[in-house]
Amino acid sequence: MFALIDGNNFYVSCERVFRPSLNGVPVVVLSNNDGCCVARSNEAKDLGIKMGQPWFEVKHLERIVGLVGLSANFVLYGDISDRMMSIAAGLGPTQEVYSIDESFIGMDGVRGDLVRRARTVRERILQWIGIPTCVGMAPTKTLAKLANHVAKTAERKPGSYPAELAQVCNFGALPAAELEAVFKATEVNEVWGVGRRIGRQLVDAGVTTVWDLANLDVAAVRGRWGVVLERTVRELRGQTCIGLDDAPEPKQQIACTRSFGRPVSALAPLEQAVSEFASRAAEKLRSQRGAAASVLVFVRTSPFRQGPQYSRSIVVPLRRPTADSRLLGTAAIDGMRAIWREGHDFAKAGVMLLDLEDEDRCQGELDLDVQEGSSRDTRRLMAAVDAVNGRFGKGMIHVGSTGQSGPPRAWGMRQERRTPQYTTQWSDVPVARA
DNA sequence: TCTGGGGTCCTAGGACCC
DNA sequence: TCTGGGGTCCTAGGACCC
Repeated sequence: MFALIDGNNFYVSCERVFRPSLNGVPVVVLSNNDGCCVARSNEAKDLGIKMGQPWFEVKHLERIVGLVGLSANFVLYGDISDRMMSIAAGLGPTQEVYSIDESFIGMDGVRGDLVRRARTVRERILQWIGIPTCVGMAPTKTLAKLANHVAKTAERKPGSYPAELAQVCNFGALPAAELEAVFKATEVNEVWGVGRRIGRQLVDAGVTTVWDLANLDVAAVRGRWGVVLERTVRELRGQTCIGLDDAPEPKQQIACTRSFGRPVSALAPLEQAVSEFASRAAEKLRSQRGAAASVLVFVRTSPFRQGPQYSRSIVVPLRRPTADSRLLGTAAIDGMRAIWREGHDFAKAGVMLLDLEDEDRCQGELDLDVQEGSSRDTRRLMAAVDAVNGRFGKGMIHVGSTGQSGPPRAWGMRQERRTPQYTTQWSDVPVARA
């Protein structure tokens, strides 16, 4: 048995904790550069605003209906997420934190009334943190996701599903006839693992509801769509194919990519950008005690603009695996010099660290390298950088690879919102509900 | 004018080997 | 003249997720 608990309209709910005046108002939280809507309040959803919709397309609603667009504050959301997850863990013996706003809970061995238990946990999260949540429970993860969808939709759109399924929905306690009715009332593209493309193909084949999908022949599904969708179908029938991942492996690749606030064509600001991207990626790398053996750099024009498009990437191999910001930054700059071309308006660039290894496995080699300084000194320097940035905010200092480091504004990107005071004052004392 | 960022998994096809 | 077939590894690209 699995539970899926997630925060409703999570980023918007986080903002409302500190600005209660936003309750009842249509609110969206915007991505980097205030580009797209990445979270919407119920009121904003009711206005027809889509996930990922460009802000310029809906900005006029500010004047007309009082829509509020907020720049994202990911440091804040991360802190609130941590607290929410630790309370959610009380639901059952094992937990997989699946994303910033949702976690699966393994419910095996939990006795008693599961719905009551889930209601208690979500009440606690609402009272202590101020975040409204929904819980779905079922014998497989795919079904738990679906139950969670039902719990949210029953609350947001009364009449769509039986009212008693709102907020907490346990498929395991539902009679077969009711479960069938729910499956038949739910569109196939709501299923976890059915995206835009496969959803369209399914509908074209006459498979429009969850009920239709669950009753397809598994061999036929495998033949036409592959093993991934086959697993989904089996999970919809209650057969566990996807287990709980409560001890995730270290990441296999680490990326830092950004769109620019305005087009950039010159080489120098692009070098500076990828140098900082490499530095940020290296921080993440060190936090999982890893080392990268190669660096991928890419740059591209905007696919939304007319005119000649240019998009290139290059993989720069390193002499040996490292987590040193300076070496990774130098490699990123080398890569950018190799792929940059004169005369283009670039819209985005990025750095990805690839072929990651465990730090300890390359330690011996590093120690032999006198040219690049001892690995102990390097590690102390990097630890100091990480400590300062942890204390005063991400990107506060950054080890240069070009000797001409400057503020990120030089390449036209709006600064991310930071709340260092908030993170340092944030203790284990529960916050009163706003 | 203005269009996010960071991941995972699977598959097909080419290179290479025996 | 006539030139196999199977296995493995790697990579690029597609699809999905939030």
